[in-house]
Amino acid sequence: MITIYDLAKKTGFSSTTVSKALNNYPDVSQKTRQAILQTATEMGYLPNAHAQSLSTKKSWTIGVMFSEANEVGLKHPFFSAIIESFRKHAEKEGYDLILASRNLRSRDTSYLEHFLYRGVDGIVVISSDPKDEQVQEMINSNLPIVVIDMTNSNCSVVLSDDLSGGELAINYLHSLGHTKIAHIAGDATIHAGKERIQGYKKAMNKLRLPTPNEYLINGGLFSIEEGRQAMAKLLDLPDLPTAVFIAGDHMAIGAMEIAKSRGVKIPEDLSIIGYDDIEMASYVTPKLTTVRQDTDYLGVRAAQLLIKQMVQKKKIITEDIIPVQLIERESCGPLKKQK
Amino acid sequence: MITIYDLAKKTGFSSTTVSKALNNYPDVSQKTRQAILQTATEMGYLPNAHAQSLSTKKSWTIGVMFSEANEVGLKHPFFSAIIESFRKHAEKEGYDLILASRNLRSRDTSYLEHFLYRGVDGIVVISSDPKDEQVQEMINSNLPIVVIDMTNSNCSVVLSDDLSGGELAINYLHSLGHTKIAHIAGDATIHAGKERIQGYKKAMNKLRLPTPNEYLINGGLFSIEEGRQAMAKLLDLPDLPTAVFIAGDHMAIGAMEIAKSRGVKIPEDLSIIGYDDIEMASYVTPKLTTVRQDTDYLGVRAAQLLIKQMVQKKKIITEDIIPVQLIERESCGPLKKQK
DNA sequence: CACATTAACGAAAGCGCTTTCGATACAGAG
DNA sequence: CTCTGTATCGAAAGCGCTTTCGTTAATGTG
Repeated sequence: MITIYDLAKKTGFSSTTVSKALNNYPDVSQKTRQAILQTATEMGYLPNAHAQSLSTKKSWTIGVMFSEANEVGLKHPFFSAIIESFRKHAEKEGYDLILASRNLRSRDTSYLEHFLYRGVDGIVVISSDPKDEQVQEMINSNLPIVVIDMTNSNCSVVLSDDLSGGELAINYLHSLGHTKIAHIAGDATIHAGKERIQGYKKAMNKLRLPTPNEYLINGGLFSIEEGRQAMAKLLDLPDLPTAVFIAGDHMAIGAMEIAKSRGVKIPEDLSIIGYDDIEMASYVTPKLTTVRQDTDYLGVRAAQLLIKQMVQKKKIITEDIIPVQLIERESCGPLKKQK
Repeated sequence: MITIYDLAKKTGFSSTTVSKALNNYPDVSQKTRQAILQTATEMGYLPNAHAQSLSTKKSWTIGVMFSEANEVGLKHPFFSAIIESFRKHAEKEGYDLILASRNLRSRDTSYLEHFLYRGVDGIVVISSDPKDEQVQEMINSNLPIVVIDMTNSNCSVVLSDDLSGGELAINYLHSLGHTKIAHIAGDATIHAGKERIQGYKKAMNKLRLPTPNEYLINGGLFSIEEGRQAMAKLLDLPDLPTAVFIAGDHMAIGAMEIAKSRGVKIPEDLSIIGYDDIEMASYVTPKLTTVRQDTDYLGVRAAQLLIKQMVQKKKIITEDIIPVQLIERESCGPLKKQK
């Protein structure tokens, strides 16, 4: 490894001047700057991030944490899409992402401590669980932070406009003639779940449509399997709905599977609209009509917000609501004429 | 931030002794160790990773790089699954992952330089492109490295047994009675593409089945769209195959889409077997029969190999071939009786 | 020509930690 | 009682870099 001292020796200047030349300080002449830069590339000099961070107290890294509740981590298409977008934007600004865990070498600690140890400049967390203690702890620290997919009145959050998204879905279904509309919901302890339920209810009320309790089914944590179970429950009802709004694409896909297996045709017998617009939604049969979350924009928005806090060294408390969009495909159809 | 000097002052020992106590050196008495550890937790002491790395030349980080060829990065389900598995294993051993880019602050450099700058202890790269210069550069450096999904005779690689995978697919198809079997291949410049072609040919030859040129279609880089195009080409043939082995699930899904849209029934008219077993494979209609790559094991194996090199500070050149597995679902059926 | 500016550079301290090596004290050995 | 060995501790240098502040020389001003 070649250091600024090596450059100093080679060029005949002091390490101070070398450092300054490398960092564009004004008090070094053009000529010496050129000379130093030149031999730097000649000798293949690379700065040492650790030394730099130690000295400047800035590491140019951002810690990322996934809610571990759903145990899928990077594999979840929605999460990974957001992170990928976040990453691209953060990179442009010069930040690298570091994925840390709860355990520090053998000893286990909290995420916060781990990030503190790593000296990250900020944290991005993707979590839906508003009462995750790990997340709370980080929010209450004074590390710059942005959280995605949940609300919190103590930090910057960015999330989709799930209330409108719910309404959007219902209004669309209604525009197709449906009046008996059920909702397979995400757990109400989760913000996304709750908001979509609200959207459902709000739209239904505005349309003066009934929302019997049996039509509101808690699908839990958005998994395919839970979607299956929820749909099974729904299909056991004596009075079936003609359309159902499902709070997540994974659940919707599970639900469709069960529906089809029971001989109910989609969309002829039952219209289904999902939420998220994961890749798979375009390739199941029928193609899933859904409400798209703008993962790209969620990611860059989060990055912007975090970086802003880091540069102005000041916590920003805000809630960025990202619009969602209806994606019409094939899983919804007009209400069949009653015989 | 509280340092070992603070602990030293508080406990009355020197910073040296504090450091030793913290790091379990033998030459510090039980009593003082206890006292130091105690006040460390009392005062909320956390070590500073940068200082530690600077001093020890070990950062406990691993750099990860994705081939950028396919531009999907983390979003690709196959890649993200592997990384997730890698991550879990690496974490257990105390390593954090850092995702770096090609640009260092404004200036752009190579991945290698970026990782060198970051002082990672090792690199894991997931790339299919054997002639990616960035990857080559890293392999030729003396940073410990493991690469996933391609071969190289100069470093540790881990990849699926694609040759056997190809044979597996063909033999399965043959066992169903098929003899006219086509292959929509991945680009032969990519190892995975080439091996699967080899597997296809080898098995076909062994079975004494013909492999006309028209039956071997280059699907390119494994995308859904390329799958569509390849299948369209295939269906334009005068003499259609009754089964087709497709080198990737994404391509297979695109291919199925086109096939269905042209009225060819799967599996009645055409059997299709994919490769990878991404999540989506289980949820398209019909459910895709495929060859599963063991992403979990690919990940942990890569982690083990990399860590081994890091601890023994010695490059290991090896090729770890991970077995694949046939997953029977619904997209393959017995050969229809000829009329 | 005397003086105040400015430009260009370097010494040195400091960031938080590790690690070598020497110092001290006390035990037991002879 | 002297000597050797062991247990425990600390001084200090070093990791590679930044940044403050002082020094020197050159420039301009009147």
